[in-house]
Amino acid sequence: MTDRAEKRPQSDAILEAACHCLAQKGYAEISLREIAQKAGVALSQLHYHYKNKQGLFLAVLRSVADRYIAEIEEELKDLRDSRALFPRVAAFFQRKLDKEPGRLRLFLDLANLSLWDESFRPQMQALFADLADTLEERLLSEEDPDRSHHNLARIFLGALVGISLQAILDPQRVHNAELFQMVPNVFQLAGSPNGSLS
Amino acid sequence: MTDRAEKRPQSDAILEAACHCLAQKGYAEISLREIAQKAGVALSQLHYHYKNKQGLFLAVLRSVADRYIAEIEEELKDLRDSRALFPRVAAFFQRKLDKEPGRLRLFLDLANLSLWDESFRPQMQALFADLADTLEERLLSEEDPDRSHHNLARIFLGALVGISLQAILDPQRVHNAELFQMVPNVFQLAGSPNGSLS
DNA sequence: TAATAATTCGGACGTCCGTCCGATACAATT
DNA sequence: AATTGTATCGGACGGACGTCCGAATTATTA
Repeated sequence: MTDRAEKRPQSDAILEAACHCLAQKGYAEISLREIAQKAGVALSQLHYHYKNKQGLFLAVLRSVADRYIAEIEEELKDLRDSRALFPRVAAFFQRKLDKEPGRLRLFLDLANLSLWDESFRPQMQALFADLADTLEERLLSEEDPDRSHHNLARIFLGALVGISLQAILDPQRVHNAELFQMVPNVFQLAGSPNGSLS
Repeated sequence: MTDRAEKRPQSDAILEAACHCLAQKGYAEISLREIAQKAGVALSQLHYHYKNKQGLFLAVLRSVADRYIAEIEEELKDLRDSRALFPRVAAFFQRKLDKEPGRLRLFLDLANLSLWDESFRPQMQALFADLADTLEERLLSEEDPDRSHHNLARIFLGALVGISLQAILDPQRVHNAELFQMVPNVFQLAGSPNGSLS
C-alpha cells in the first residue's frame, strides 16, 4: 500500500531543481552539478534524461512558457469587458513580481539566453507571439482585426517586461505598485475608438 | 614624424575588444582569452589593466552607459516642443536597432547580468535612472513636477526596451518600424493635460 | 524464475577557464 | 650610462566544467 506516494519521475525532480537553481543564480553562473545536487540525483542522470545542458534548459524553457501561457489564459478566461484587459494583465504582472520575483527573473534570463543561442529562440519567439495573440484576441473584439491591435499588444507586453526589468533591478527607486497601476491608464487611451495608431 | 599615429593605450584596445566580443557572443559564452586575442594582446594584460573579469566588464558597462547617455542628450539637446520628445526617443531606439543591433544586444545582456551580479547593479540602476530623469525633465516642463511624470518616463523607457527585446528576438514577426512609430502615439495621449494618471 | 530492458550510480576524461607569477622589453629619470 | 619604474609577454597552476563510460540496481517481460 505504500504504493506511489511521492513516486515522481526523476526527470521531473531534475526539471524542478533546474528551474529553482536557474531562478536563483542565473544561467551564466549555474552548473549541472548544482542542479543534480539540488535534485538529489547523480550528475550523470542529467545526461540520461536530457541529452545535454542545452536539452535540459530547453525543457526548462518549454515548462516555463507553458505555465505562463496557462496562467495568463486562466486570468483572462472570464473576461467580459475588453476595457478590463489592460488592468488585469498589468495586475497579473505586478502580482507575479511581488510573490514570485524569482520566476520573473528566470523568464528574463531565458529571454536573454534566447538572444544568443539559436536553439532557444523559436521557443521564446513562440511564447511572445502567443502572449501577444492572447491579448490581441481580447482587444476590442467587435472591431476590424487591424494589425495595429497586434502591435499594441506587443507594445503593452514590452512595457510590462521592461518595467519588470527595472523593478527587479532597482526595487528601491522603482515602485512597481504605482507603475503597474499607471500602465493601463496609458494604454487605455490608445485602445479607444479613435484609432489614430497608424 | 611617425609619432603617435595609432598610439592608443592598450587598455582602450582591450575595452573595445571586450565590447565587440560581448556584443557578438554574450557574457555567458565569452572568455577572456577571446577578448585578448581580439585585442591582439597577451591574456595576462587583461589582469594587468583590469584586476579581473569583473573589473573588465564593469569598465565595459561604464563605457556603454556613458555613451548611451551622451547620445540621448545629444539627440535631445535642441528639443523645443515637449510633444516631440516621445517620437524622437522612439526614433532614436529604432535607429539604434537598425544600425547597431549588436550594441543593443550588449545593453540587454549587461542589464540581465546586473540582475544576477550585485557588482554591476548600481551602475545599471544609475543608467536607467539617468535616462528616466533625462526624459522626465523634458516632459511638460511648465507643469508641476509630479512623480507621475517620472513614472511615465519609466514606462516609456520600459516599453522601448521591451520592444527592442522582442524585435531582436524575432525580427521576422516583429516589424520594428511600425512598432516604434506607434509607440509615441500611445504615449502622447497620456502626456496630455488631462492628467488622469494616478 | 530466468532473461531482458530500463534506471541509477560513481567516477573518470579531456578541455577550458580565470588568475597570477617570473622574465623580458621599454621608458624615464638621475 | 646606470638605475628605476612601467608595460608587455609567455606560460603555468589549480580548479570547475560538460560529457560519457562501465558497473550496479531495479523493473519488466517471457
